[in-house]
Amino acid sequence: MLLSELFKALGDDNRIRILNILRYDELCVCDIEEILQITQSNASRHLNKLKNTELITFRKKSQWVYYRLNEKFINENQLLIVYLEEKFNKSKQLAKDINSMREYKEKGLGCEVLAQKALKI
Amino acid sequence: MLLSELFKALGDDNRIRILNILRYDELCVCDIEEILQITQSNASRHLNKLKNTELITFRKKSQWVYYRLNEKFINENQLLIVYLEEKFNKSKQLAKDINSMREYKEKGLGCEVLAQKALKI
DNA sequence: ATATTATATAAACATAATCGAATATAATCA
DNA sequence: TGATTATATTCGATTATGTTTATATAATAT
Repeated sequence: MLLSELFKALGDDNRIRILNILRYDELCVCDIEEILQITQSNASRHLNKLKNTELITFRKKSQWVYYRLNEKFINENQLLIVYLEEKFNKSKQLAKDINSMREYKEKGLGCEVLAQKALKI
Repeated sequence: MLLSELFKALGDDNRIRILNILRYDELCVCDIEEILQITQSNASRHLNKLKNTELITFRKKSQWVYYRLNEKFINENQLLIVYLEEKFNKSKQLAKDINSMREYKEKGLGCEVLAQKALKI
């Protein structure tokens, strides 16, 4: 893959925000929509782009699709990953997204969690 | 500066090629045109974008404008720089540009060199 | 002064990227 | 089966980006 293509994939604020919150755990599309407050189609599209550049991978679990950082990419691009982590950690805007994610999870708002609860009612 | 803006600047093949050849020495616009075989306005535009993101700086010397990697950026983004160097070194396409640059310099084709010679005739 | 040279910028065009809304698909649930 | 939910994809509008040609600017040379 061309280096410029990798940087194109990183050259979008929404995709940076997605990568930032995926650092800690895998997330499904609707989680990402909610946490970042972006539309479903937009989330899906950006995830697709990140997947095509092999920055992330996914697994399907019933109706959900969970995306996570690609271990292979991480291993093969460690310097870049460490650089990104440093930059992510310094960004106040990205820290807000992390907080949103924490709240979201603490409140048990995850798509799958809510679906389980709905079943029990 | 936003991280995504930095990556946007890196997300173009011509700009990657410019950064690659600037690793070794400063170059003026017409040198870059010749080495990379791109048009004058295109070279100038890409250099302007790299300058705006503070990846490169310039100095004027009579009618020429010499561009070089920004020392400040290098110092403040060492991990990224080392990552880029590794990737640049692995790219066959970018190696061709380096060879073109070597030939260009060995043959004394630099803008300023030619201008000096022209004066002596 | 005039011509030449290097660079930047403007104008015009083509291509690509982003977005929201709507639709399609596939899985699950009742 | 029919309804619901999660995700992907298409459509159309908008904006951004990259490219070439032409022009403007600024320095130098004659």
